[in-house]
Amino acid sequence: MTNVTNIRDHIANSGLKVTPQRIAVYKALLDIKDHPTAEMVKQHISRDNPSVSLGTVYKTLEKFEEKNLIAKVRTEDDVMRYDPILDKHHHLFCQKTEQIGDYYDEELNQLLNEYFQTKNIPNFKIEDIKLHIIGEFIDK
Amino acid sequence: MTNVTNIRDHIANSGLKVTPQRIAVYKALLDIKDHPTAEMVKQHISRDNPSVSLGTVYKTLEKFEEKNLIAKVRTEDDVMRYDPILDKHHHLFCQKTEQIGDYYDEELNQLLNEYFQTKNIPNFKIEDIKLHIIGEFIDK
DNA sequence: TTTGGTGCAAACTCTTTGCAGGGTC
DNA sequence: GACCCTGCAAAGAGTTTGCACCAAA
Repeated sequence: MTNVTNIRDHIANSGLKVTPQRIAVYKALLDIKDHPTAEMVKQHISRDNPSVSLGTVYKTLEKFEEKNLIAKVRTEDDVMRYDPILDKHHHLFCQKTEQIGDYYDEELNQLLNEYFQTKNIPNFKIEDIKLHIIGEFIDK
Repeated sequence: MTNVTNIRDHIANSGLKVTPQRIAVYKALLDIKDHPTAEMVKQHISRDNPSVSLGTVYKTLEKFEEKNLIAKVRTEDDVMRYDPILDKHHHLFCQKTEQIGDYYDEELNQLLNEYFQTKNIPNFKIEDIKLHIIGEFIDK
């Protein structure tokens, strides 16, 4: 899915026009992996596309989210970060490096589902549960 | 703990000077309950203390967090919200009203602890786990 | 009296918007 | 050719900062 043809299709299928900027932004999200900020996307892109403006990056990310190609990730500090992965997953937040990792765990999801099927929260209808797992990455 | 004498002590014990503004801010957090924004705190306060500036509210909240009297809560949109409750708890996010509720569940905490004692995440040391429970409040 | 807090306004950061020109389908 | 997208710069929201004055300990 990292190859350009697939990205083109991916964007086109969502009903958006395919432009070099959009391909570059999407590719950057996949390349960087660490849930980049808009600024990081612009930096990454600017090697090959120096003229892409930050405004366009924002607009593009906005459009992508609107079309469900990507998701926003809110962090403890004040910048929005973006995630090209839409499968249900949780996030690992490193307190030291600001790095954000993905955490997939179907067993855990199921455990939580079961838990909240019996124990239910008064006056609240659950749509989704996201774990914020806070700690730090260790070089093993 | 909502009475002023206790608030005075609470602030004083943290090493901060006790001022009318600080008492008002702390009281506002307890009164409003719904994890208010700085702006909401100012609104709430301004009934009795019309001259308190928004800047001071921010500085006060900042100091409080620094001294661990309150915690910041980050939401899906772009404003910081503040929480005077420091006991371990999770948050209920209402998609419709932006309301944020508290969710205490010691059984759940224990379940998660046990789960992550056996299943461990490669290269990551867990410090804390916060659930973001997303959905909506229902008038029963 | 000393130290730290307040109020105000200006500055800052991140993000959004308006608009004229240009590219995609 | 119609429509949508881009780049730029200006505006906007939320938050922080600098500084002179003032209040708490």
